[in-house]
Amino acid sequence: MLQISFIRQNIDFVKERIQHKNFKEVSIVDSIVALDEQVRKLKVESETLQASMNTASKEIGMLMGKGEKGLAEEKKEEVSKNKSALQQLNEQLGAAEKQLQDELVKLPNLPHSTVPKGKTPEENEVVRAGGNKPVLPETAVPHWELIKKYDLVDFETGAKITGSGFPLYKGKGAKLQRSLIQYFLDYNTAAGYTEYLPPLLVNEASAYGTGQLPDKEGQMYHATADNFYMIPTAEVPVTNIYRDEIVKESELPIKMTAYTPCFRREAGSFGADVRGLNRVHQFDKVEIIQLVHPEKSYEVLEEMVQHVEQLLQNLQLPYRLLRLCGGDMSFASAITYDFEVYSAAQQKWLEVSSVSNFESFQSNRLKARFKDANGKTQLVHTLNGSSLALPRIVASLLENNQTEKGILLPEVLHAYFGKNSIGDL
RNA sequence: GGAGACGUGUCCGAGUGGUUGAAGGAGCACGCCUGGAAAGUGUGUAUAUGGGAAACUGUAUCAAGGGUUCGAAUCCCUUCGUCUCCGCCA
Repeated sequence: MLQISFIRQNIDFVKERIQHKNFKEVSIVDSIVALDEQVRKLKVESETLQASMNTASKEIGMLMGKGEKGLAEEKKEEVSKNKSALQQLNEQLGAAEKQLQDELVKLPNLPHSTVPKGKTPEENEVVRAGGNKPVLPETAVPHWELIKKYDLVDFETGAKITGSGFPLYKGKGAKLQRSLIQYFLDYNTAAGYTEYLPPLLVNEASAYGTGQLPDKEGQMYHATADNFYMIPTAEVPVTNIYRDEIVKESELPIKMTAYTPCFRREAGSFGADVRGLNRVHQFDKVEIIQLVHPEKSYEVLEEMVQHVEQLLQNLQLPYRLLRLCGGDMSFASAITYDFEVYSAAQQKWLEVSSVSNFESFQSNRLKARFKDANGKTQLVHTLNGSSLALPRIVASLLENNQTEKGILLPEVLHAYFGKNSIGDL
């Protein structure tokens, strides 16, 4: 959520930037400004009235203390008269505030000046690429075939237990998940991130805090009996650690990492996109999250991008780094970099990480703040990135490293996996 | 899930309708004292938001939300959380 004071002072700029994000309802900005003005006007009226009533009440208290009952009774009646007027004012004020809030949450974050123009994924900018695409033998097959061959994931039984898109990992497949998770966490903690293992269900306030609500309600599984939401990413519970908190400037940057399963309804997905591990309803992901000083957030963004990039290099996967165009970026993001790995048998680029700077958009909703050197409270900037999402990493590892006899694993995984390959190598 | 107790500022803790944003203490900050420190001592010490150039000032906040009242930390209702006992359970 953008700060109302900022919008108020930069109306034209806000209008210009949201269009860059392919946001059409520019008129919302005008209605926000109008509502804000109305709210403030009503507030002054209401508070002035309230103040006079408060003063009168105190006077009544003093009169009672002196035993001057008659005078006190007179005052009481006087104040009573104002009550309905105040109530009316407050109703108007409440309605206006709600309207303002409703409009405010519809407004996306403003894209950073370096975000490329564009509306579709095709217009994303390739920043750089790394690793080498493998040359596969004629007999190479996509990962869902390899999964069958080595009995790594049982999709059918997963569908029986729950539904399609809920993979049942098995044997070496399960162990590979565990190895990757542990490797990623170790890699992140070595870089100074503190490991968390958060709740996987969150309440409404948390879902709202990171912007999943009201925006992406349909994307989350909702446990209605208790009104909890299953997390679509660790970002939600972990970022909410600092909801309504004020930290000392010296505590920044706060670096956190967490492994969690992620649950996504992915309503409307179909076809080749959902084949095998390409898109599933439950998947494992290790996330990195930082809360930083506003002046440092772009520096930290670069640092996080490099951190993820190194991880992909360690896994020896061919990858490319994209700077997302305005239209393809998420609602809350000011700038987003995506990492994609090349899955050689499918001959497809698969998104495995998304690194974003939210600036103060999330922290404004969360009220995650710090006290600066002058003792003023300021919003922190929040950033997060996947390091990494597992299924597509697994897909790419399997496809790119397949041989006649088995699948070779990158060296960094050998110790975790307890073996250097899957199969009879 | 049932029964009971409770939820006050950074922390401890007083406060059952009237100048209480909240006694007292601790902590913290700054000053005095000291060769330096400790002790002692003085002052200050919430957040949000409106108005104001500023000094300053209005409003709200004693878990959250609602209600009663001229007036609520104090009374009532709902929700959430903590603790104790019982039940269930890994």
